[in-house]
Amino acid sequence: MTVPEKPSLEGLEAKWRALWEEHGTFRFDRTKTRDDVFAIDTPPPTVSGALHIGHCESYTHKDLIARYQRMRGKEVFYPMGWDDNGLNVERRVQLMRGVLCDPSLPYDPDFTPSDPPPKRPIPVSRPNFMEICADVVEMLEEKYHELWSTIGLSVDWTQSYTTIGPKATRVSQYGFLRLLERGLAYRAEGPTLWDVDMKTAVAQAELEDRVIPGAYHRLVFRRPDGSPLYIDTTRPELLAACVAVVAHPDDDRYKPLMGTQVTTPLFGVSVPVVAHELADPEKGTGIAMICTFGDTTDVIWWRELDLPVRAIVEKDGRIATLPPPGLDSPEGLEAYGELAGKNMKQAQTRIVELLRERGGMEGEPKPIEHPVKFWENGSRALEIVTNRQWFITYPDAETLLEYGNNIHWHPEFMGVRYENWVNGLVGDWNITRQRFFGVPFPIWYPIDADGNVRHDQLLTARYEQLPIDPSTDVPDGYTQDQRDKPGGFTGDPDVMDTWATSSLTPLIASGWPDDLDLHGRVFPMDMRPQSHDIIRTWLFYTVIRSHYEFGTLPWSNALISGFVRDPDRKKLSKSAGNSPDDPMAILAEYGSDAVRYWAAGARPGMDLAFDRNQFKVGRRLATKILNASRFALSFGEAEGDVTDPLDLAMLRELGRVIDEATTAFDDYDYARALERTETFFWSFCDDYLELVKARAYTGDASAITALRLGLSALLRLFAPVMSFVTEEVWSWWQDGSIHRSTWPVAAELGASEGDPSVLHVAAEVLGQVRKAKTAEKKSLRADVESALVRGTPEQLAALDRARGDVIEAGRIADLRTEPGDELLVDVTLAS
RNA sequence: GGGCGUAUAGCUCAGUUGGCUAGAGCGCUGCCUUCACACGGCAGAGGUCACAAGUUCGAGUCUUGUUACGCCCACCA
Repeated sequence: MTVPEKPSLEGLEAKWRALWEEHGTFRFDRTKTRDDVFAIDTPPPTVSGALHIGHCESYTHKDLIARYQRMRGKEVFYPMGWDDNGLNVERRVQLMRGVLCDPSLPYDPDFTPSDPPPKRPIPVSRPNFMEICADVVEMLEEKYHELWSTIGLSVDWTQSYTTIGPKATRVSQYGFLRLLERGLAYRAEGPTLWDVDMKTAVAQAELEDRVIPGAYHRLVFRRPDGSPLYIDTTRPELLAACVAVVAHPDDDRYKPLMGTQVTTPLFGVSVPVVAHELADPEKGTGIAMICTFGDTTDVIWWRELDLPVRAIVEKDGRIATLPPPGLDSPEGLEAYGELAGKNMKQAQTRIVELLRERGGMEGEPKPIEHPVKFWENGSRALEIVTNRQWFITYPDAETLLEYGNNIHWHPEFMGVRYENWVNGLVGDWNITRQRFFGVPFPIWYPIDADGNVRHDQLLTARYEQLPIDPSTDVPDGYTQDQRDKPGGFTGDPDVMDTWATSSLTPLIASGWPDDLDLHGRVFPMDMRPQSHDIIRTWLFYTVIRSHYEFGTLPWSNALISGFVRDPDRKKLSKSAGNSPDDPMAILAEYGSDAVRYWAAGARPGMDLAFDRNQFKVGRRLATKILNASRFALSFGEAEGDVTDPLDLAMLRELGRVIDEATTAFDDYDYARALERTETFFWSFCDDYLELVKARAYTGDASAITALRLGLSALLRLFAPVMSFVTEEVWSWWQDGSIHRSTWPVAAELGASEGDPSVLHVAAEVLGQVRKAKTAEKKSLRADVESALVRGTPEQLAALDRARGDVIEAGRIADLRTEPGDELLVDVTLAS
């Protein structure tokens, strides 16, 4: 334990990460009980690409709280997860390895992806695809781990979990079966939002609107009397799927038509005219065609008006080969034949030609811009197809809103997002994905003697069997050779939505249901940190799952981070082409503490600008901590209490800072805690150290003890943010890790009687003396012949108590005072 | 269309129940070197607190409206 001659920031990250790991500094002590634990439901980052500086920011926020709570005496349960299942990984693997999954292919044990990947992806079997995914994921996770330890996340790495591994699969399947048992999960056929490129269903939470160009086409329907009825549509290609036309019940123009039948152009199909509130008299001609299904409004009309289905869109996004029921005229069939098999774009082009030729369209298409639903990661507008899907029932809105009210949101206004979402819910939660790299449903179906799959008869796995894969495992009472045979069975082909698994992170991490001992020590958890864009998914779904399993909130606090933005206020992202350097390069250049410092400047929920300047400032602070500490410790130790008024003043002031920082941290306001600490620290260096050093050089016990008391508290105040440099300094003169030391309290400084004005006045006088020297272009070490201080009696009294230190620090030969209204110093420099 | 948030020096941001002669850091300008730190120290210049009304003895701070930007939600014919 020695203070180095030339302290340096170089290499601190590598040194301390290794030592923390070696000493198990952040290892969770599972003998602790719930009351002594602070449990964090860490967001498992999606393992599908490269981490950027925005991740560093938000994960640092979580770590600030973790380190603070640990120093407050809590045993912090801080696991790390990897979200490595789902579509994002599949797409990533497709790009990186040039393969795509074709479940119809047999497993090829000798297949290895070519490097570099081929331009056109090679189809591989599902087991091959899974292997490659697992491989890529492992590689990416190692890179993530490297970054997280470099930035100093105080995670207990022995508690890591994934969302695709056997443990997560078991918990997901177990949770699913428990819901199924209680009727809270169910299977239903119905209209499903469908991405035609990825060929999978998507949930409401994954939608986004994009405004794209379209055009109104004015179609000519025929009224019963043969006169034209004009209907505007942006999707003429769905005309064959038209099951009715709809107008507002109060719309006088169309009231006479209600209940009658009109005829579609081109196909000559007779459809009813119906009334519904959602029909907007202002839009188009005020009457709309209802197709199964063009958009979500169609779904509402279809459901509420009890209309038939005339589906024509296939899952590959093409017009079905066979015409829908009800389309049977020879001309209609002929026209339909022109469209069958075409994609939407081709079909639209063709049908417009046909309509034109046959007088089914009035005028030219009128270009417009309109919002259309996309899957958030998709490139083509969603279609709606009918399909069999698994759903989880939502609890009623009142229950959900009450949970939302009971979460402590940081910042508070983020709770509104949750409310908005709950109030806008439609239908139930579709958890089915027609994909491969995910958690399979633990379900098989019997096949009857005629070869029909009996979807109405579930064969469920037993809890003890989990995890299972129905495509390789066999249900009780059957043998492998009965798979996909009449009289045999078949596995459910789909996998769960990734959210169906990640909504269980507090349970996966806590060991449920196999390690109920651990679970009881950490659940419900204390903090869910995450960004605001996934309140409607991750946060919301986690609340639901916890409600169904335990009837409680999964955690009490939600810490919401903002985004990192580039200087133009754009969201930082690789795809936008404005992503700055690789975070590892930034960490190497400025040091981890500097990046942590920058991150800590963003209050919860606020966006943060990517600003190299702040990295520099953080780096400077780290250096200053190093040097000031070295200086403060250079006077050695001394026997004796703090008695000097200036020292007491400094400690008293520091005590106030401790109180403020503690209050702020308790409220998750790490930014304020840092700001107060930092402000005090600079004045500690610039004023107090300057004032006290002469006395300290003489071995004055009060000065030396105060310096060490102050430094100890300051280092601990900085420790959550400046984790590496404070640990380094701590190791010079203290035992154990600073991160396992006790958060400071004002009382430990023993300066409750101190008078801060002594320090303030002394600093102000010293400041004015410096100013005079600067004005004269003299060195700050220049001698002062005389200084005359004017001030109020209180100020002069305060100055008197620090007189010796002021004289030494200012090199003042003759310090005199006289009464005045405000503090003013006349300085005469020695010639 | 509904909602939330933000708007303070060139830049990044503080400003907690209304008292501010509006602050910090960076940047800029000038000065001081190496006795903790030049990855340093001291100082200086720099602001109609987005705009407009209102409440008040007093408004950056409260109310209302407007504008700009960001985000969330929305039934998109």
